[in-house]
Amino acid sequence: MPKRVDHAERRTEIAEALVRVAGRRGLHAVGMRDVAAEAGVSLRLVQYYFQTKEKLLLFGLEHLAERFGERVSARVQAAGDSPGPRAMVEALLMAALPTDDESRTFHHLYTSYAVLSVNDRALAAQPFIKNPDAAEDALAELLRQAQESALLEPGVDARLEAAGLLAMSAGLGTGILVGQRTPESATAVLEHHLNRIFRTRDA
Amino acid sequence: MPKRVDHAERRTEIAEALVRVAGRRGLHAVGMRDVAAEAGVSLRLVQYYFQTKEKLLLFGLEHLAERFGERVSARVQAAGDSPGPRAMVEALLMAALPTDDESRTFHHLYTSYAVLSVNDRALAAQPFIKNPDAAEDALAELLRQAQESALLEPGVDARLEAAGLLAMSAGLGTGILVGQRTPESATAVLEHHLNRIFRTRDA
DNA sequence: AAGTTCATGGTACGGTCGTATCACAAAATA
DNA sequence: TATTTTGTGATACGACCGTACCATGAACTT
Repeated sequence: MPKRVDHAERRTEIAEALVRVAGRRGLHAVGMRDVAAEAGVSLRLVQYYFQTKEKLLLFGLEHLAERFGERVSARVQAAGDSPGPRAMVEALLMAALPTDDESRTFHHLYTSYAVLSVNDRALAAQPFIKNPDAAEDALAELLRQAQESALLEPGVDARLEAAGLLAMSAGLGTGILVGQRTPESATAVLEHHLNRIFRTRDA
Repeated sequence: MPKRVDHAERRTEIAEALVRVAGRRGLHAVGMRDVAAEAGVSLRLVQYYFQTKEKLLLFGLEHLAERFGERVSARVQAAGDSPGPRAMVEALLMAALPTDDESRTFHHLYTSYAVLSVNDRALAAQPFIKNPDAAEDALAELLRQAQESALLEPGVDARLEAAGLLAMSAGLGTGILVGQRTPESATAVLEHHLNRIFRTRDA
C-alpha cells in the first residue's frame, strides 16, 4: 500500500478536516481522533504528519488565514471593474462578514484562535499581527487612492479610517456569529458609515 | 463547623475565583479543581454550590457581565458632569476597551464565552443578545440627545451609529487583546470617528 | 536480492477531568 | 434529647485525550 505520498498535500487535507470539524463542534471540542475520523485516516497518521496537537493547530490556523486571505482578495479584484474604489472597499469589508458558511466558519475559528493566543505564545506569534496589518494596509491604500480622486469627504484620515472600518467589520462579524445581529443589519451599519466617508453626491 | 452559610455569597465568591483563574490561564484551561483551589475551598464544595460545570460557567458569565455593566455605567455617570454628551459617549466606549487589568480580563473572557456560545445553546441564550442590545440602546439614546442639542453632524443616524461604534469598540478591543494594537492607537481611532460624528466647531 | 526507508495500522499508557459516592460533624428542629 | 437537615471532606470511577510504542508490508536503494 505505501506508495510515496505528497506530505504537503496530506497535511493540507488533514488541516482542512480540522477546520471542518472545528467549524461544526467548536475548536475547543476537537481532538486528534476527531480530526482523523473526519479526514478518513487513522489517528496514527495524524500523529505521523503532525507530531503534536499544537503543531496541527498552528498549521490549521495558518492554512485558514491563507485560504481566507485568498478569498477576500479574489472578491476585491472581482469588484475592480465596478464603479470605482468604493466597490472594492465594500467588497473587502463585506467579504469579512460571516454571511455564508465559509466566512462563518472562518470567523468562528479565527476568533477561537485569537482567544487561545492570549495564553499561548506560539499561537500569538504569527498571524494575529501580520495578517490584519496586511488587510489594514490594503484598505488604507484603497482609501488613499479614493482620496486622491477626491471621492472622500474632507477631514478623513485614511489610516485611522481603515483601522476603524476593519475593527467595526470584525465587531459586526462577532455580532452576527452569536446571533445578536443579522447580516442585513450589519451591512446597513457598514453602508451608513461608508456613506459618511465617501462623498455621496459629488462636486 | 457547619454554621449556616449564605449560598448566594458563596456562589459569588466561587464565580469570582473562576473569573480570576480563567483570566490568567484562559477559560478553556480551567477545571473545577482549579476553581476550587483559587477559591480556597475543596472540589466538593464547588460541586455542592454548583452541581455541574456548565452551571458554574453559566453563572460565571452572568456575574461577569453584570459586574462589567456596573463598571461601565459608573464611568458614564461619573462623566455626566463634564462638557456634555460627548464625554459620556467617550466614557462608554473607552470603558469597554481592554486598557486595565479588569477590562482586559472581561474582554478576554467575554470573547471566550462568545465563542463557546456558538456551539452551546445554554450559553447562547442569555447575555449575548440582551447585554449588548442594552448597551446599544443606551448609546443610541445618548446620541439622540446630542442630536437634539444639534451637537452632531447632519445625516447621522443615531441607531446605526451606535451599533457601528459599539462594534468598532469591540473590534478594537480584540485588537488590543491579541497584541495587534496598542490602547493608544485604539483610542486615536475612536477619537477620529467621534470627531467626524460630533460637530467640532459649532454653529 | 538484500537491506533500508516510508507509510500505515493497532493498541497501550499515564494523566486529567467531571461527576458520583461514602462518611461525618455541626446546627436546626422536634 | 433525638432526629433530621446542612455543610464539608476525602476519595473513587469511568471516560476521554494526547502521546508513545510495536509491528508490518510496500517501495526504493545499492
